[in-house]
Amino acid sequence: MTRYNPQSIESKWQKKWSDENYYQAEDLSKKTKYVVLVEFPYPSGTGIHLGHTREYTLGDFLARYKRLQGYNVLFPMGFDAFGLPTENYAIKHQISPVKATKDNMKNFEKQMKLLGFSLDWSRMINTSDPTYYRWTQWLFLQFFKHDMAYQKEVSINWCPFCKTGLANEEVVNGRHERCDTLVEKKNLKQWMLRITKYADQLIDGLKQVDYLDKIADQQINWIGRSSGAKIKFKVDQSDLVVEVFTTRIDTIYSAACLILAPEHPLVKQLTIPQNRAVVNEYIKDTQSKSDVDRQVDHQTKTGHFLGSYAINPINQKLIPIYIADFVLANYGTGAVFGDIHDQRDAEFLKQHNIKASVSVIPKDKELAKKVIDQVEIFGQDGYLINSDQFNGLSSKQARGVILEFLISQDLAEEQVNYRLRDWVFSRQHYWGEPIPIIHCPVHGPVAVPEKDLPVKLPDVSSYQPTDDGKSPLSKIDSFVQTTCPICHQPAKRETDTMPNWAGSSWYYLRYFDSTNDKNFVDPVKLQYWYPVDFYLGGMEHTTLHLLYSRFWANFLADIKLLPSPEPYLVRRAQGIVLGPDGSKMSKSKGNVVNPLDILSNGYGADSLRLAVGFIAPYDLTTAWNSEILAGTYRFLNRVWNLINQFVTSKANFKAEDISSKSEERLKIIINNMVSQVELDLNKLNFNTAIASMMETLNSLYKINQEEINHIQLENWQIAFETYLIVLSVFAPHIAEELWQILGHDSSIQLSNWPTIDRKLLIDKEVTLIVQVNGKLRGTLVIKPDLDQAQVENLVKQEQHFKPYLENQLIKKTVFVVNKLINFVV
RNA sequence: GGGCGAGUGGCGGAAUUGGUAUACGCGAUGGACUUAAAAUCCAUUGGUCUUAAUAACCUUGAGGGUUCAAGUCCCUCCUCGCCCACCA
Repeated sequence: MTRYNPQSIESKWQKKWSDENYYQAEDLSKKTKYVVLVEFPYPSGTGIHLGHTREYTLGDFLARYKRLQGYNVLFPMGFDAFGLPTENYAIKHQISPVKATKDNMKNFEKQMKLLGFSLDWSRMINTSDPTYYRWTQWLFLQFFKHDMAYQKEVSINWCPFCKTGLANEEVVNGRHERCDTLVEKKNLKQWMLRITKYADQLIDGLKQVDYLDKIADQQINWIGRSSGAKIKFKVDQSDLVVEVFTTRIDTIYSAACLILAPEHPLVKQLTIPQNRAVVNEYIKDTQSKSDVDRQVDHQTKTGHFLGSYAINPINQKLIPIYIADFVLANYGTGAVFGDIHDQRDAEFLKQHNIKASVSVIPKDKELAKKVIDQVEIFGQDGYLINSDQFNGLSSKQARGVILEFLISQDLAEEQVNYRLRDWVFSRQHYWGEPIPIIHCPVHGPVAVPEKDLPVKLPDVSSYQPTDDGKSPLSKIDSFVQTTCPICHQPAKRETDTMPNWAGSSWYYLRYFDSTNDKNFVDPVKLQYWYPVDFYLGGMEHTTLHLLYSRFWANFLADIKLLPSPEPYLVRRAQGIVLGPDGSKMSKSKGNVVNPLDILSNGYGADSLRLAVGFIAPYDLTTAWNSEILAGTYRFLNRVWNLINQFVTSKANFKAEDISSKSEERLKIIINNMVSQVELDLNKLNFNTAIASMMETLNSLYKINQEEINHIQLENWQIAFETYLIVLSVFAPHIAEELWQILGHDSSIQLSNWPTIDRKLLIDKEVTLIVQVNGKLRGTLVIKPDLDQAQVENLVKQEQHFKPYLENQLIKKTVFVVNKLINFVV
């Protein structure tokens, strides 16, 4: 008998799968389609890591399972090649990003094949290829033509290390999420996409899809819809009006001042001459601070009195107007009323000695007293006091009534605000899609005509970013100088490029028709494949890529380029694989585990695949543990030995004493396994699916040892075949090899998922739990579906239970069919 | 500060959603095979408890409650993780 040698088996089958295009999905097939999407990687120089391995392995389990079930499965792969990581890698290694991308892509493809992923490589895409980004540019122009892309001078987040502007979503704790550099503010004219126009649809659309709750919640929170009111505060002795957004109009009687953001456009006019110097100083001060500096000290609320007063529209009281940097210019109206019922406002009032009164108190009397005495800040809903005719109303009631009252006098309107901002779509970098716009002195920004797409990235020797906020493309005259498509007069090309999120916002569509040069995707193929049935990715993309690509799909559906607005029917997120020490893998910590090292250590891809599936539930963040790998290897070895032993002893094998009981037992074991694995796979419980395969193997060993002579050869054969088909989802190489060893010429992958015999699932006998006073006193093996009286009789006859029940008064008996009987004595 | 989630053996983790807690794997211990080791196979493995049972009691972060029955439901508290955060 040969030893289990994963290396030779795996390379043999990988070559065959690749040569014979096993995983090429068929366009417009009569079979039902099923699209399994996993996030495509940046083709970084370091190659595939354990995180990719987990994500793609889980996707592969599903793809193989669905294929066996008879679906026409599309499981595609490509490369998200534009963006800073590739550019930084190319700069560091002094090669062109084009070459770096090409080399790295090859390496990735090779590595993914080594792991046995059933990917359709015929549809491979590369977002940095002109034949691809031509359509990214074309899609951008659709945004432009529908007034969804516009230019605006904005104070943007600027990464001084990467020398580029960033979207809000890319700034984490005031730092660039990629390089961890402190982000600065910079005023630049930028291209923006109107994602805010889709804020409501992006929230509402979540109802039509099946996303993990925490993913949907996170998107909803990120969009941050809050309903409230916009209130007009007239300025005393002036025609000016300051508008204020609030969700707590019920606290308006507590308004003790108005507070404007330093950037608020009315600040100048509201500042009286004698305060001008200090106020200007303060504004200058805040502008020089980064967001992080501004947030360093949440306790100290700096600010200045401007000198003017506003009139509270509800009671005509005069209240002073301040500026303070804790008020955000780009949320709501950039102004708030300061009141005692908001933690931050209350701190500001206290620190600037502004007198305030309480207008909402809790029901609890003791707590109410504390609130009135201003010992405690009360920020929740309660009941109104000091509020004229509104006294006694609940906060909720008051919000309706007060708003209506102010609306009737044209002093307020209903308003919904969003935390979401428009998407800053310009980057000042070389390695991205050029924005296909020409600036004409007469016609302004003009779309590049479709026939001139793609606007190709010029070949250059230096693509280092610049400090001045201009793209390196601006230095290349031959690129910049062009003519206006309308008037043919000299004009200049846009030199900003798109963010790395552009290509990935629609990449899944290109898989449906990856080589089309007439259209971004053929409508007929689109109709067949769209939308994606299952999408697996990282939690970290929830408010970036996932939100962006939903936005694109929503827009494209609106202009009839897509059949429906939601691109992904199901979204799940896999957990992160940490280093063996339980912290994030990083080179500096030296705790990086490389999947290819595992392969070359002799374990093989099948063991590794099982290990990443078995180690924990798929969505749990977990530390890598190489002992799991030893276990899954041992398991495969046991499968190998059992089946090989069967095959080699086949010739001399004689079932001497065939017993239908044994044969049925074998059938039941296999049947139960199929049923269990199927249930688990449908719920993505890969770890327990693998566990039940292991459990079944243990049973097979046992029955092989004890009852081998009672079972016919064919029935062993059938049992092993069924076992291998299920195993092929997880460990395809060894399954193929053993399938062949069992005597098959064709691939195991052309098999069908085993059908479950429902009759066999019904137990011939059940183990009943016998409790006395809720305590387990033993079990009883009985025929199924016996009623309470029959079971009671059986229990009373049993010697074992006598001591518990004799001389006891049974007060009550609880009975659950086929499950349990409980005597309360 | 807000939102979401978690806490089960020496370890990774199971538990059909209220019905035998600790499946499966790792590790450990003992045995078989071997000159020996590795590999493999067999057995044991939550605690009181060193041996035995169809024995008893205890055990799912802590405390209380509901129930015939709680890892699972409710209340209070503790700890940890993730996401967001001066968003009015």
